[in-house]
Amino acid sequence: MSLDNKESAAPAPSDFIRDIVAAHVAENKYPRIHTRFPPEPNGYLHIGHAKSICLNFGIAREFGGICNLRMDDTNPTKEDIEYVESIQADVNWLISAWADDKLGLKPKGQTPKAISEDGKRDFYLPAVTDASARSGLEPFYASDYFDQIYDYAEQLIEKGKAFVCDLTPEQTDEYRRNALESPFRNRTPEENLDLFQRMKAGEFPDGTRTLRARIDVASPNIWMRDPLIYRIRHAEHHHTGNKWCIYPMYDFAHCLSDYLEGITHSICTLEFEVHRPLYDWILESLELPRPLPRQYEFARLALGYTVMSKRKLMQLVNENLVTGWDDPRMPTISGIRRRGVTPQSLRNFAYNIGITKYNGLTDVAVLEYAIRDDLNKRAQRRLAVLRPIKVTISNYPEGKVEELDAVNNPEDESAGKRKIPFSRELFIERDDFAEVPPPKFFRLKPGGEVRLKYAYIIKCEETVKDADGHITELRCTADLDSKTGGATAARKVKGTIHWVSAAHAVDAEVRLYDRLFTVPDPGAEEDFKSTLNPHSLEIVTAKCEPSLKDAKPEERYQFERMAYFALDLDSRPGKLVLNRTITLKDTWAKEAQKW
RNA sequence: UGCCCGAUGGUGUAACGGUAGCACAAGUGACUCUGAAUCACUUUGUCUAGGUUCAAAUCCUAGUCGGGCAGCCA
Repeated sequence: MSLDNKESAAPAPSDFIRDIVAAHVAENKYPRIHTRFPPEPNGYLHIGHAKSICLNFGIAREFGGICNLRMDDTNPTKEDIEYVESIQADVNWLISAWADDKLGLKPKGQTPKAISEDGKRDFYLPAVTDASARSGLEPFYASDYFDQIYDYAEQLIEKGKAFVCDLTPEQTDEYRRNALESPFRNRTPEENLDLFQRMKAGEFPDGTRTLRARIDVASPNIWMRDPLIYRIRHAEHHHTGNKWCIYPMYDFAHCLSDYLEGITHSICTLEFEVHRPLYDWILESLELPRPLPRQYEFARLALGYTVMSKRKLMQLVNENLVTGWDDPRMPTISGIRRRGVTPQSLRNFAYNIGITKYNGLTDVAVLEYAIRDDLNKRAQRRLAVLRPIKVTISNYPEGKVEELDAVNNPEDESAGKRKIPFSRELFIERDDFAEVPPPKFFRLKPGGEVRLKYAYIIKCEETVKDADGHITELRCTADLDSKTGGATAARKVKGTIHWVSAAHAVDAEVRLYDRLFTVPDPGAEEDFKSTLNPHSLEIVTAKCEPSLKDAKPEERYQFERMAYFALDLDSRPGKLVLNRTITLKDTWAKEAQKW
């Protein structure tokens, strides 16, 4: 219950975009603030998208607005329904219980309605935010506006602001580079209209003609040099099927999609900055009656020890370097989710890194901190031994079993207690014993004492070795009065370690994930794949306390002194599979490295 | 090369002409039946050079460095 307090109690974030929005609210510039999150369904969403989602939905949340989810699907050759579905799932997961009431959708199948103001032709598609009617709703699709966008293109032609160009792709490129006017630039509106309609009718093959905006071929900004706004693509579209063989370019479709949905603040990343004059030119040239959306740009997220480009992520998937888009090592939202990270910690992370126009490289430690901070408050504590070594308590009766009390979450008293069985034969962590202990080693060593969490203080009397000299077992004695609550329980022993009763332990496949790459900026490498971390996944069979048999998918666990874990979707009754979300901070590892 | 954008501790950010602050990281200590968490303390910064001003991280000029764009991708 208190988990969300931090989020709601935190001061509202402040950044240059929110400052602008706040000013617009103060001057009543718009009836309502309306943002949008417009992914292209050509890949899975990653943590960089999460930053954008948190920004756009955050603004809607803070300023009483709406944020539309829109598929920016104007290129049928790269997009797929699989991505549409994953995007919806990821967005819903990330905003759940936070901004799901701000999510703008539309009734299934609905397209913009023609409206008329002052006799001007206009279209509008309002958003619905009713979460209870979610089943009858769907995201917005730019492809749902193809009719309207086509109409706008004809209007541009009629105004003499667009023309059909017959130049080849290579010629177009050359003309634009050299600031030359297309020889087809001065065709009449009638001829352009005729040719454009015949493009639509499918009379011409791919690449033979385009529709171009008629702006200024000498502009210093390449995107104003008569940019293409429609191209021919005889291809089936995942949402519109075979209805179209011409498709609008991003620049033409995006600003108009924003307009049709009544978007007020169109927030995108820095690389679109140079497109903004074109965004404005299109909307202004059409002389649209309603308030125009404006574009604002911020720096995309770059995160240490990972790659973020869809192309590179796609490569990892296609070349089987990971198990899929949702591999827990991937920076995708689905991978992060599978790893066990909560949406809350992702949101906290997004809040912590801020919004600027500076292209930096964010330290993964910031993400890791957000994850630990959230899981520390949330996770049920459990005892589990990842790399077991056997311990026999020689002065503890054979066959005796005690049920000891264990605290479920010291950060949250309401999480209660549970019982864990103790017996003569146990497992402890191999790393918790050292035959030749380094300095400041507070754990078990020959002749040394250590506290077993919730149980007794034990002393190592003898090590048992196999023929190769490897330690196979530790013979210990327990101070039988030192049990929690006992006569000598208050004795100060420097170390406390976790353990599991051998006879009661349940096995679990535990997947120990580490960062995918070995360098802070793999994307800057000649070959990013050469920097993959060969130890990014280690699988062990852990010995777990019996209560873990009932582990639940939605629950988070901390194996005390080790790490946070979550059930993997491969887990089945009788076959536990757990993912290590993130290790606990390990100060000892740093100390031990000095030796 | 042209155009656009940016630059504050190790990293990410705040300060909107008036005491350079926060978070992470790092370090020291306290506490500890998790070497976690928590608590206290500490180290480290305004790209450079001019100018405006009583006063500049902030405004102006030039430079340096970094990023982006120059797909019939988005």
